[in-house]
Amino acid sequence: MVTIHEVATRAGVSPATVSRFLRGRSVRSSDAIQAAVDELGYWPSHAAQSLKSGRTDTIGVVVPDITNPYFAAVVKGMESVTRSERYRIFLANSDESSELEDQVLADMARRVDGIILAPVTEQNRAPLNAREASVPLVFIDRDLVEGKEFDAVLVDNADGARQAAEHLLGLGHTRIAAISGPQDTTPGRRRREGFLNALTAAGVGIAPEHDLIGDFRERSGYQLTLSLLSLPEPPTAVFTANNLMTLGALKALHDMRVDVPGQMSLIGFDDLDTGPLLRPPLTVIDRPMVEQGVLAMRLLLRRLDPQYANDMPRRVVLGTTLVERASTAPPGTSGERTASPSRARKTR
Amino acid sequence: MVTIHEVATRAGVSPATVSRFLRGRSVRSSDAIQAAVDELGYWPSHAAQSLKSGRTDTIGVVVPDITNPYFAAVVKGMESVTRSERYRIFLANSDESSELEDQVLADMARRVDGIILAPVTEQNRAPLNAREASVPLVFIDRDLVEGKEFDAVLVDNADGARQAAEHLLGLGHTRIAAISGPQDTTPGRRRREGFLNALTAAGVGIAPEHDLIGDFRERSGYQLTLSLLSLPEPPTAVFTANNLMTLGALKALHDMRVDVPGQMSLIGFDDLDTGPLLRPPLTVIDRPMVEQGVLAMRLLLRRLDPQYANDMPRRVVLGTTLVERASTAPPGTSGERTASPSRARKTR
DNA sequence: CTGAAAGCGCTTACAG
DNA sequence: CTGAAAGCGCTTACAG
Repeated sequence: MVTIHEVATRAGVSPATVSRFLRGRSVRSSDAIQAAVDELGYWPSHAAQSLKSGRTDTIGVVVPDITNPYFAAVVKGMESVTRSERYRIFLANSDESSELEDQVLADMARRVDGIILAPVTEQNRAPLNAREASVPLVFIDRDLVEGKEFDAVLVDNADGARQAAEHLLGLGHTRIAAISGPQDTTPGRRRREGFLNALTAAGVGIAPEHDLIGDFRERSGYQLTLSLLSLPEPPTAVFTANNLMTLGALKALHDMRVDVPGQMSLIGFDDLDTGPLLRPPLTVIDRPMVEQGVLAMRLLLRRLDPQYANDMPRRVVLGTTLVERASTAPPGTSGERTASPSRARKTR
Repeated sequence: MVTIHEVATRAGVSPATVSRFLRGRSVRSSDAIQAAVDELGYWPSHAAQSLKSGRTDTIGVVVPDITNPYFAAVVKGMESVTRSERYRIFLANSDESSELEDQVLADMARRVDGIILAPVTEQNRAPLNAREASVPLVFIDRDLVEGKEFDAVLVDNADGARQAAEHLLGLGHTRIAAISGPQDTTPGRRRREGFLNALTAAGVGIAPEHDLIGDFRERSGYQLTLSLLSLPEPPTAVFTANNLMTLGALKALHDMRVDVPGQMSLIGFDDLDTGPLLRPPLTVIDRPMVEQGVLAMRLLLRRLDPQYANDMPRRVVLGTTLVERASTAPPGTSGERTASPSRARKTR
């Protein structure tokens, strides 16, 4: 391993001068130093730099599932911000496990300058340790019950779910089911609340056997949809509270040869890249994804700037959009319905 | 920041003893040390540990596009291996840019113990610098022309493309198009070669205007498909060389109201989670994804073990599988074809 | 089993 | 602008 000392010797200066040159300060023998760096293939030791400076130039990002296209898009947004900065992203997956999240955060707290976190549950207190370790923390997508003092980029989950409910109600559905996410997560709880409240407000309500809780994974969407279909009186419409469960529901409906939307309307939360290409094209509640990543990273970088480090927490809450495609229709609509992509339209 | 020195003082021992305790060696005052660690909330400085030990316990992973479900699945496979080990994964995106890849690798080389790389192009020599820096390197999905001396997990791209060609030929197509990936990447070049060779061997060949090169992104699949459709004599079948371009092609065909497979058969390379749910369900060449990540990580961890560090390079080449769904049919098949998911079958 | 000491590779006030 | 020196927080042979 080439050290700064070897570069200094070769260039005939002191290590201090090489260090200054590398950090952009003007020195007399810059040509000789540059030549030595090139010839030796010198690259500074990150560990030594960060031990000395106390900075890592790295942002930790912890998401519950990197294969979820929503989080992939969010991370892409973050990268678009750090690309032009000196920061790098250290991505970790908590795999929807609080235990793993604890480990990952504890480890990260000592090797990054700041953390962006989509917590596994609202209850987990571990993220607060990050604060004790004085590592700035920004929440994305999901919140923490005790986390109101942190920056956050969230979406109006309850209102999005309300839009979904009113869309189904507007089509005339009265036997409506919901497959919600875990009730100890912000989106799981708030989307269910928003959805049920809208049904109640309309005097429709929901049967207990139609009010199901999944785990945000495809498999649970699949299995809970099967359980709905096995009911003596299945619902005529179902709301799935995230993209992966929507996919699982659609698979179950396909496998059971249920006509969508003829026998069952399906509306999901979060759009998919393939949404318009599916059979049928999915009606969904959409929200900005890449933009959320951009916003979260900007909030964090701002907080890393000593000038703003002690500002009040900023909590950004974004709105959602109903994207009407062909997976929803009035109850009892006749079978084969061919929908063209151009039917899709957005309403606020 | 709590240091090992403060823990030592509180526990009434020397920093050396605390260090030994933390590294699992048996010490006399372990209870007092554990108590001090807990009370102070001590967590070791990663920078100091790694500066001293020369190890980072971190594996760098560089992929060209994290939003591509293939790479997301691959990374998931890698995580399943590291979870039980002491290693963490440092994920970076080269965004299909060699320039960015160079930067990322140079930076990583000093902060990880090993690197798994899906290189942007076959030509880029930068990854070889990693060797100079004596950081073990494993290739995944894509190779390097000068990279034969490294471990690698690849797929038989040419054979997979041959399967695709023979499937279309078997259905009776003779006007066949290919949308290939960049010709300076292994999968781009090899898939095109395998496909064209099979067409040539069958005496069918390909018209120059049907032999198109994309960039593995959805947008190029979309645009090149539009260009095929605007031809005086469009093909009756098209092969798209990766999942995102397949999606783009399908979107273009939808938007132009082209019946698939009635007017145009479509076969892609790499399956999608939504493959069976699309309109129509996609016929694809599939390959192991999660497994590739598992294998690559195992190869790397093995090489990190001094016992095996100097073994001959291992190059794992996996086979592909044709998954027949409903997006391919004999040319000129009548319009609306309804396919049920259960039609899907795999052939080797 | 334990402690004092050296040193990993840098950076940065300090003095010139 | 420059160099000598101290020190960031750990780990580990060394001697006991």
